Formats: sequence, C-alpha cells, structure tokens
Amino acid sequence: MTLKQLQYVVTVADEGNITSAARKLFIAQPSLTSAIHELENEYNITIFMRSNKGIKLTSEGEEFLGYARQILDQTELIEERYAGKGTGKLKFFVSAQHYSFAVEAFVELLKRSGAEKYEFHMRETQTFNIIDDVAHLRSEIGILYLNKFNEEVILKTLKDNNLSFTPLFKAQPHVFIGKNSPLAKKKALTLEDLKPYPRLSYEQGSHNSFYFSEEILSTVDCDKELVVLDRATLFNMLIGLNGYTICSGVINEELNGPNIIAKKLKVDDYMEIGYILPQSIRPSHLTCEYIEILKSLTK
Amino acid sequence: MTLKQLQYVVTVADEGNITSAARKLFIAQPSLTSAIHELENEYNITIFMRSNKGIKLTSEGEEFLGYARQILDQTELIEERYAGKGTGKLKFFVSAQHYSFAVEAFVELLKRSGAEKYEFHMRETQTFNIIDDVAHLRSEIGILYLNKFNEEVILKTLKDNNLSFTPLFKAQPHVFIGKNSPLAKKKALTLEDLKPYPRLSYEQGSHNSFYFSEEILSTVDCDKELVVLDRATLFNMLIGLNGYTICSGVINEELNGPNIIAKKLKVDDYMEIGYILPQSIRPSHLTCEYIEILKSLTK
DNA sequence: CCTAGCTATAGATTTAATCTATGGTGCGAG
DNA sequence: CTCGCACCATAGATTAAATCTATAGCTAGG
Repeated sequence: MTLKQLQYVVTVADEGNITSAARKLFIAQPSLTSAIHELENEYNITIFMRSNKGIKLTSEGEEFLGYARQILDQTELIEERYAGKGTGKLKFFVSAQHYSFAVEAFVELLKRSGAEKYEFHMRETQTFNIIDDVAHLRSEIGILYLNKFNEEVILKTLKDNNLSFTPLFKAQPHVFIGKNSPLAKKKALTLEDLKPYPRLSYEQGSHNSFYFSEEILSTVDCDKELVVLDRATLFNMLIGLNGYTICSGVINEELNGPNIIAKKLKVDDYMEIGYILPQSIRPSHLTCEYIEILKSLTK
Repeated sequence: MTLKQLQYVVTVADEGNITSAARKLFIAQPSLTSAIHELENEYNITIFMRSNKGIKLTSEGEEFLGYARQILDQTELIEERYAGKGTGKLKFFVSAQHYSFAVEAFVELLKRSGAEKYEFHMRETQTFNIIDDVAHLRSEIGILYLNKFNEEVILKTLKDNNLSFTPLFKAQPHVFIGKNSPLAKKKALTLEDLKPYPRLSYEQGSHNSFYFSEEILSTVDCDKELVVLDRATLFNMLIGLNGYTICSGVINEELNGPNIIAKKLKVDDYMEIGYILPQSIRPSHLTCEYIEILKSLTK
C-alpha cells in the first residue's frame, strides 16, 4: 500500500470512472488501472465493480474508502504544516476563545518572528471547535478556560482526544460593560445588579451544551439574551445596548478601545484559563514562543 | 512523501542511528540515508542531527515524528483489517459491555460464517474502552446502553468521536441474583430489598466517571460494594455471596447457567441498549450480519 | 595516528511506475 | 442490426525511482 494508491482510489471513487480520474491525476489510464488492481490484489479485496459504463464501489470498497480517507486526511496535515517551508513561509495556527490577550500574544509573535513570508491563522471560535482543531492538528495550540462547572466534562473531552491542558492563570470573574453603562459607576457588581440588562454570550454551534459555554454562570436564568459570534459585534452591543458579558478580567485598552471597561463580579466562582496541546506531538518552536508570550502577558 | 519514508524516519528515530535502522529494515544504509534526505528536502526541514556517533532528533524532527506516527498508526489499521485476507482468514472485532446476548450473537455469527480460518475478538471491556476501540477502528462495532442519567455525556462523547448510536431495545432494569438468594422468592424487587446485600459492579478503569458505569443507579448509596472485571467472577459472587447486580433483564440460560436468575426492579428508569459504529466507514458484511443477529436475539 | 563506527556520495543495477498502442465489451444512435 | 463510442484491460516499451556495492570523509578513543 502506498499513499499514491490511496489517493488514486479516492479520486476514482469521486470521479466515478477511471478514465476521467486518470486525466485529473495527470497520468495515463492504464497506469491508474494497474495501480488500483495492485492494491486490490495486495489485500485480496474488490474495491470497484467495473463495467463499460464506468465503475461502482462495492460495499467492501466503501468500507476501504473510509480507512483511505482517514489516512489521506492525516497526510494533508503534514502538507499543510510543512508545505511552503521551502519558500521560507512560516506557518502558525491558534484556536482560542474570545480573549484579547490571545490576540495580543498572536500579534506579538508575528512581530517577533520578523518573517517576510508567512501564513498565520488566529481562530477565535467555539469551544468545541477549539478542541477539535487541536485534536486534528488543524491548530497547534488552543486556549480555553475551566471552572468548577465545566471542568469534568472538558477534561474528559480533552483526555478522549489525547490533549493536555496547562493552566496559565486563574481569573476572577469580571463583567465587561460599556463605559457609559449605568453600571459603570459601581465598583463591583453582583448578579442582582446585572438583571435588568441584556446578557451577551458567544454562540456555541450545535455543541450547545452548557459545559461548552464561553461564559461562566451561563445556567443562571436571564430575561434578555443576546448571542453573537464576533467579538467586535459583542463590544458594539455592550456599548449600544448597555449589555454585559461575564468573562475573565483580562482587558487590553489598546485592543478593545476605551469604551469597554471591566468590573469585578461578586460571585464564588473562578475561571482557570490555559492552553491545550496534542500530547503526541512536540510543540513547534513558534508554539513555544507563543506560550512564552502568553505567560508574560498574563502573569 | 511516501509511507515508506515515514516508516524509515520512525525506525531511525527508534534505533538512534541509520546503520542499524537499515539492518532492521533490510535495506542498505545508503538507501536509507538518501530516502531520509529526500523527505527532508521535500519539506525543507531537518529531522535529524547527524554525527559520527549516530543521529539525534531535532525539535523540528520530534514534531514531525508526531505526525508520522499518527499516519502510520492509521495505516496499521488497514493492514490489521485486510492482511490475512489473501489466505482467506476472516476477521471480526466487537467491543461490548458485559451482555450475554452480545456473546451469544458473536458465537452465532462465527457459526454462520462457516470459515475455516478466522480471527475473531470478543472484547468485553470497560465503557470508555468500547468507545475508544470503535473510534480508533480497533473494533468494528461496540455495544453499550444509554439511560436518562448518562445519555448526555455518552452521546456527546460519541459525537466527538464521530460515532453513531443505534438503539436495539429498551430494557426494564432487572436485578441478577443467585437462584438460592433469599431474594429469589420475591416476584419483583425494590431498592429497599437490595440494601442488605452486596452490590456487584464492573470496574471502569481510570475513566471512573459515574457516567461510564455499566450499571444504572450507580450513584445510589450502598454499604457493601464489590467491583470486578470479569463476568464469570461476577456470577460466582452473585451465587457465593448472595450479591446482586442491576442490569438489563436479557438473560440466556444456556450461557449463564441455571444458577443465575433475573428479577424485575421497581424503579422509574430504563436502559436503552444499542450499538455504536464509526460514521465515516461503511460497516463490513460481517458487521451487518452481526447486527441482524443482535436484532433477532433481542426483539 | 590508526582503527572502529558513524554518515555521505558516486555510479551501477534492479525494480517499479508510467507510457503508448491496442484489444475487448456492451449500449445506444442511426 | 451494426457501427461507433465510451468504457476498462492487457502487452510491451520506456522512463523514473529505489536500492545496491564500493568508497570517501569525519571524529572519538585506544
């Protein structure tokens, strides 16, 4: 079995006939025919039913395709990660909850790298996607929080995916509000104070288990709920609608602007923010540097 | 990149030097040297530091090895699954909780297959391992139950691993006891009846979240607890110690012997027993037949 | 300062992949 | 009903890749 053979089988299955698959693969049709026969003989299976109208997958073939696609998905990760390195293109991918310090560290890393050619991705996304991105090596590192409530479920999910969690810092829960909000005068806020105002939170896609919420206390009842995907949108609503959102208190004025302020929230809960890494893969140099920057920004 | 190159890199890394790795791979040392150089050039990376004392992994290399091992793990699955097919050796792997009907169906499948050469595995194991086995294609199918209590967590875990759950039947909770147990005279039992006797349950390894328990009501308090790994051991203790265990009521006298009996348990709960399959892979012919047998045994 | 134990390079050789050309087959348009 | 078209399969030549043998270069340790 070779990767080429797997690629060929998948292309043939997708195209529905060998002739056009060969064209797509830039090889002659007999080459493709024999490559596939070779694979079938190696394992004594029949992947395709041939006819003068084209090919059809056998049930055995469908099963085999499943395995083949999994392997090819994995190889694409290597291509993704290392392709373009020949031209000196640096690559780096982070998935994180919506934390401005994660963005700040990302920007700092990019500056420090001094690279002329690069492809960096900052993926502020839903909690489940963060875990999924790192588990499938689409991102090299992920950033999320644990608290009393979600800890068991999140740690279990991480373990299932062979991911490690390393704490960065414990944050006391804060509330983000617009600077002109009536709440801005108070020193610290209680849940009672917040009641009349709209609560903003991040959408969590189909994995909308409370455990995957980006905000703590998401199970507490609330009359006015606004759900968004984008941090800028959230900030707009904080300001325009006197809304609030509960989060870690880490705020950076340069990034978030002077219109957003953080207030302590008086509750008996915490947020432990940290990063997740695949256990089986040693972090790249850039990843290590990113972690260093995160540490320096959050200590 | 070819699978051979990945295999070579991994072997060299394991051996610590190219010369002995070449011996192990049954190729000449220069072939191995050039194969690895080719890979390094393709992605413009340096996997090994060479010296006259052997080789050492660079940090870049360690990272690359992570990807390589993942791909090779996947390819081993194909080898596992299809190797030996040339010699007509049938292969089939099930992971299940401790249900006698699963064993019965397994035996029936083996009989029906009529194969002369085969390798069949019946893995009665811990709930988490069942999910893990199927997710990583070590088993083609898994059998487990859902109830009100564990449903959310189990379904979430299945989803994370791209597995589907298909219900087979709903069982009313029963209690298994030895036929000479003082409880054997009663028609149906309550939790109160059970209190004086030792409760038997299956060990769940490090994933000892209650959600992964094989028995419902495992959170209910109990004074005498016995934990085992083996079904026969559990049955021995049922008989010898007047113990009990809570489970689905499906019992087969041929398999379990006349000394074990099942009694209805009066509680407001259910067990939905079903099978799990990888969503990305079409089930094999044997798997489909196994499912048919399961259905016929449990309707 | 020579030898043992590495890796790297050169050029020959073997093996595998791919090519061109052609054969066989069944369906559907004329 | 038969000819042509759109398939896949086979044969043999050709090209490319993998591997081999032989040998060079390096360095630590006797």
